[in-house]
Amino acid sequence: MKRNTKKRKAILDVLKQSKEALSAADVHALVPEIDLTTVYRNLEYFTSQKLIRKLQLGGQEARFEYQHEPHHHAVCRKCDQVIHFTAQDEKIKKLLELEEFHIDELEITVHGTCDHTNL
Amino acid sequence: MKRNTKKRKAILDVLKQSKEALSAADVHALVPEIDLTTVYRNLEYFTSQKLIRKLQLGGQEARFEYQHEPHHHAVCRKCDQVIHFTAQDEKIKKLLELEEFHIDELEITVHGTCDHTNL
DNA sequence: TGGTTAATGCAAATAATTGGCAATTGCGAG
DNA sequence: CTCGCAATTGCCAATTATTTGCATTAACCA
Repeated sequence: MKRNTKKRKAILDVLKQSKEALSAADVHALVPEIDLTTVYRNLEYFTSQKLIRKLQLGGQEARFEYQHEPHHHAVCRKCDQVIHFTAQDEKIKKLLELEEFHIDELEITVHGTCDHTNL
Repeated sequence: MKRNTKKRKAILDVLKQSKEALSAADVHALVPEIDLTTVYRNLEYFTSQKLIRKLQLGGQEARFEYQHEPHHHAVCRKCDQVIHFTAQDEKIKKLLELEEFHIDELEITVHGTCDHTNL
């Protein structure tokens, strides 16, 4: 039986309020009173519950973000900034010539340069 | 000035001949006479030269694959198999509502279940 | 209120990757 | 063809990210 602890809630709140995806270390820095191990455990837990998404966006560490609305990620290879964007997912799914595979989740990552840093 | 060593070539050959993306450890297992550190260094080198692609497909370790033709990845969450597929990239790029970003590379990862293991 | 059981903290273990440095080797100059 | 220097490699230790074991604490239902 799962329990509703205040630490668990605090970790989820941190992600809810963050604009960007955070690493476990980031979360721990924001709530230092919660042990890093506990942060990891809860991040995995929330991921399994699909309350948050776990992302591997380049760096070596995983990052986690609260599921506000579904969206995709554009990673700027110059400034490493991650931009969120939406797309017509259903239309795209149809364009994918994918046989013998059932798509649960469309996750698009594009790499390029954002105009800001594009000198 | 870069040099053409036989170990460097051996590492690239391993990737060229592999159907799947390999981790550094995988490569090292296939050419055990080459030190793992050297494997890492060359994989990074080839990646910077865009001869291979570095992927983070879920697991904790990076995987590398030779750039045969451009393609995308479908990861089965049941059997962890990675299926390659192609798509009409230009059409999809237009569907992405991406402002202020120049797409160099479209990289689509879909998560779902492949029919084989879909009991 | 109390007990059971999940959740937490702490320390130590793994796993993946990186860095330092001395020994080796490729390759162009002579 | 040989020499010499810089690139490359191996080995070992250091980081970094994440996980595991276990004793302690705290949630939640009877």
